Amino acid sequence: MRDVAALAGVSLKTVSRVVNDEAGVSQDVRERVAAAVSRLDYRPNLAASNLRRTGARTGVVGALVQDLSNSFSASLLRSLEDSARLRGTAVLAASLDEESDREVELVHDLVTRRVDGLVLMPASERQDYLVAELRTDTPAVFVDREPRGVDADSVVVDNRAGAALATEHLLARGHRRIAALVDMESIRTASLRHAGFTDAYAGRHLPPDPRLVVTSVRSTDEATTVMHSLLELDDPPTAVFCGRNILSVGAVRALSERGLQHRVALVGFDDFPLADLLDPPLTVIRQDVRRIGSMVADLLFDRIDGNSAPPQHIVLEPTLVVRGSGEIPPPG
Amino acid sequence: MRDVAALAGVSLKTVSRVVNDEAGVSQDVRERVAAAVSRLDYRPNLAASNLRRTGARTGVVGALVQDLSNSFSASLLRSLEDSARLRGTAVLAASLDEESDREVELVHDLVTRRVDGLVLMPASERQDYLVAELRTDTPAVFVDREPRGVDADSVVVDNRAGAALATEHLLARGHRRIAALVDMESIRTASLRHAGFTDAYAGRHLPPDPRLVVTSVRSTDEATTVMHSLLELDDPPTAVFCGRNILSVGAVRALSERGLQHRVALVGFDDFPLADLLDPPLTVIRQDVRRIGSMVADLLFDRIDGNSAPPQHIVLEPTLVVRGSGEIPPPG
DNA sequence: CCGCGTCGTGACAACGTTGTCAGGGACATG
DNA sequence: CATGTCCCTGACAACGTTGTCACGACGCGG
Repeated sequence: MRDVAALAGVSLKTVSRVVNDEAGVSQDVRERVAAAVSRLDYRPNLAASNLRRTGARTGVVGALVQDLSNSFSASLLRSLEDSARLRGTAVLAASLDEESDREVELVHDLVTRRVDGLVLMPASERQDYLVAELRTDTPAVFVDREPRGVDADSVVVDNRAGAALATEHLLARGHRRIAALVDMESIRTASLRHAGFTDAYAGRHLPPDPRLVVTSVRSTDEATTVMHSLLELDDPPTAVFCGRNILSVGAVRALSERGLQHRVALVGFDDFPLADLLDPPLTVIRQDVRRIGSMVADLLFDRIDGNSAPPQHIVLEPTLVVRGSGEIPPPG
Repeated sequence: MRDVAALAGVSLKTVSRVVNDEAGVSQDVRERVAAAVSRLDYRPNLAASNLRRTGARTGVVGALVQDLSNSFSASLLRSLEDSARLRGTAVLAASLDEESDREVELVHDLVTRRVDGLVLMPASERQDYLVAELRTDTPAVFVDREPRGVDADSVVVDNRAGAALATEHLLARGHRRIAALVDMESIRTASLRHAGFTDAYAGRHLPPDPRLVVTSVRSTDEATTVMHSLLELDDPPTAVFCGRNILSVGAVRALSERGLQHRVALVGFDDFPLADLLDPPLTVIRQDVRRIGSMVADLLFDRIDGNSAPPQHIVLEPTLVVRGSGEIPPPG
């Protein structure tokens, strides 16, 4: 900047004025400075500018998701990115892999980096630690999972109702032996989906078979293994509800390996690319990811703009997408 | 920091020393400062610190990819993130959607933000503009597509050889009427894959049917449409080569809609999740995305650490993954 | 008891900006 | 011609941090 000022024969402050498009600079000075700027390829130092300006913004928001390479997280991030771009904001993204230590660490890091806001798909069970972090008044919006131990905006789907919808869909077709594969109970979405499964049985005054309900299924491969062992029972399930997209994939794989994909019904929670091209096409509970992303962005930027109303907790209803796998009738 | 110094009864500089773990501070002063830091919940201002330090790093790298929600870009980003995390670096990610204007704009933005390095999957045909940007000596590493008009490290797969491999696989099984669906010729990877397709025919001294070669296929939906029209020809293709994962999906959809998925052979470029669960499972050319990501990271951080050797251009060989769709014989 | 090196500490300037305020010139008014 | 007003411009301090250097206390050998 000093060089630009020297070249244009003006003071530092005048360069600053031109660069920031402030009023009160004569036309010819403005042009001289602009010429010097482009000749020297000058770039303002954002860090210094933020330092000086009072309450300036860094133009960066942080997004902590479950796993960047998972289609749900990736789509969410993409949707967030689009909204952020419109506001001249960039997105720092990181994966948590359900590790709450990493969450605490990364949140701390992002707050220290002075991000303007935080989008959080928490891995931890409680986020009490956030109270201290957010004293720096960095707004945070939760997505996919509601906050606990701290109050903040959130956008989630009604996981319990969605799981119940899926299960009822199978019950209505006459299935009585329905297996359920869900992730660790400590993950809020997983336990809610488990609860929804139970709700649907309760709604018909029927008891689920506890041996068919497997929790703590963490990966696609585990889902495959679990599904194989369920199918080897003397009295195997005639249908299966999968609590997460990667588990549906694992279950489908096990069914295919046994040639049972047209015999055992399956409804999965979360849609994913190509679910409609599987054989049979997969019936799923779908969340509108792009809508979730844009609502999250709206809430977040509203906070960044200073809105300090009480936190909002938005709950979206997921929908059942009927494609074939969930409509396979029970044998006999 | 001033408050911390006051509370601990020391000078600013001493607080700085403790925070940065510098030598030359007595044990009890160190403890007093540490106590004050945690009591006041003090966070060093990274921006100010970077401003003062000579040649300091922001601990952020930028990654510009094609589309964050595309599984290839997402996996690449994830792999990059893992490497970056080990180096205490965060990743700013953005999607280009093949728009070169956006690329120029975002690169400028990232350089202005003083990122430590840049990972670029370029949308533009030439990157001459980078020469000016990189005068600020921000290192850049190209991925998936080699640089043109500027010299920089790159990691790509041998697109031409991969496409030839796919095509030859079909030719070897007796197919003579092979369709090819590729993206815009202006995208380097697309034109190379197209060239590979031609190479394979040339290798057998056979001419491809130009009516079966469709370029500028941009989306899954377009691929579906194109595939349908090809199948309606009097002399339809008996096999198809798809130049990109999303095009394979579109082609599979068209084949499924016509019940031809077991009659027409298909080999796609780029693997994707669930390709093995389709009916029939998809034969593809696979790039090792995680390996690419980690090589890119290694090159980039090496540059950030000051290596100024001539740029390296790493070319990885893709592999053919045989799963079924590519082994369907021609009729008769 | 003196000189010297070592160790812990602090004062000060500087990083690249911008907010504040004051100065000087042009012009209009009385 | 004195005075007031407006417009443009620049000097200076400050944002939060760290590199440099200097200072005083201490211990040691002569």
